[in-house]
Amino acid sequence: MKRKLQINLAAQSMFNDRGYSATSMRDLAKVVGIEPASLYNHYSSKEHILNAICFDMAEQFFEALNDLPKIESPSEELENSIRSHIDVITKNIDASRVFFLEWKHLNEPSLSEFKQMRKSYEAKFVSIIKRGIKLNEFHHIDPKVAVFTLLSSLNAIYDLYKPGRKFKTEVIADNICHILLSGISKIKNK
Amino acid sequence: MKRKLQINLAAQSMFNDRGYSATSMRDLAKVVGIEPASLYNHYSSKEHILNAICFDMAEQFFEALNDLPKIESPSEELENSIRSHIDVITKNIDASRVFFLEWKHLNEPSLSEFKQMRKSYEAKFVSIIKRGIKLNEFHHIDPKVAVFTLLSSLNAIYDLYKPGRKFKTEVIADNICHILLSGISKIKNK
DNA sequence: TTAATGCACTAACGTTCGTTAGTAAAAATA
DNA sequence: TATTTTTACTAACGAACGTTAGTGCATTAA
Repeated sequence: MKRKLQINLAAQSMFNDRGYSATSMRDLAKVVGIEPASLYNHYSSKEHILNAICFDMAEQFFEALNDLPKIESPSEELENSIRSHIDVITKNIDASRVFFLEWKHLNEPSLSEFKQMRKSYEAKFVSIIKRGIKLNEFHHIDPKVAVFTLLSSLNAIYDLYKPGRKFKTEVIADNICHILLSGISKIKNK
Repeated sequence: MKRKLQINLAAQSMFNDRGYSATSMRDLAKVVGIEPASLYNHYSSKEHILNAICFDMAEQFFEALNDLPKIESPSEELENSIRSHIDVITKNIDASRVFFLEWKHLNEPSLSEFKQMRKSYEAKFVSIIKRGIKLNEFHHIDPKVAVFTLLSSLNAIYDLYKPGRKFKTEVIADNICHILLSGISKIKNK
């Protein structure tokens, strides 16, 4: 089972660097240190590797969110959710990038299943924001726009965290939380 | 010259939908309605098409930023810059996606040149934020983290704007500006 | 009107792709 | 110890890839 993990990790890194389509099974095999045909003893196809990476990450995002304590204040609940999300990303920096960008190379029926999972994950955030607006804790923004803004901005983590690793995880998390929750400017906007 | 534009536009859409590597010259030719070999009467290679798309977009982003009036208040300058950026994206929804995601398939020396341009574009935002912090208009956030958060969140526009086209450009722009500048929460965070 | 250019075509090249078949050695199981 | 399973290998398959060569027609320039 060590080989399978090895292949998975190498694929994470390579799918992320070059993209799924630009990564060949021959390249992957070379990095792992085996012959291309040997990969098929562990995964039945290239797409199954992508499948494993994407759905593993989906599971992790969901679990992290579900493990959070129930909290009344939407503000705090949102912060917890954002931090949980950031936590999963920073602990799976390559895989989460694949999850975000390469999922479109999945085939049916996995593709539909994946889209469905993403949708319900986003829905959890949307409902927090809706509640926050109702309770007058949040500004009157469009919940969907807010969630998309929020989730995509978290992709920034990759650029900040991976290349030079100049930033500490907590610093990034604190800053992003602050920007999204309190904004950049102190001055009343609009 | 009409054919060349036609090819360029089809490539924008296809590179965006399937990714650069997963788009074949044969597929592209089929969409344009000509034979694969005929593409080479207009572009000397597949990569030259990607080149054209990426550098055209870079130019547009730069021009839009440079055309902005000089303004003292960093808050206003930042808002103008964000809106200019959003404007360029919404007017080139496919191309800007290619610009953001597929540039890594460029080869040297274009790749280095491209990275350099992105860097100096980001630097413009960083300097606005630094100035805002110095003038006490902005919170004490890390300028680089702020810029990356900001720019990546603008990718959200694609997901919101393209698929169903349910949102109006201005609504999206207003909401994103608001979130980034004033934050989501009204309650003091941290 | 003639020459030059632009743009499409057919045909094919060498390469790389994901994957399979068949085999042998090593590891796990009985 | 005997047997089954796992995992690696070599070799090769057909398909798809980016691209080139060579040709002819249509438009433009002289």
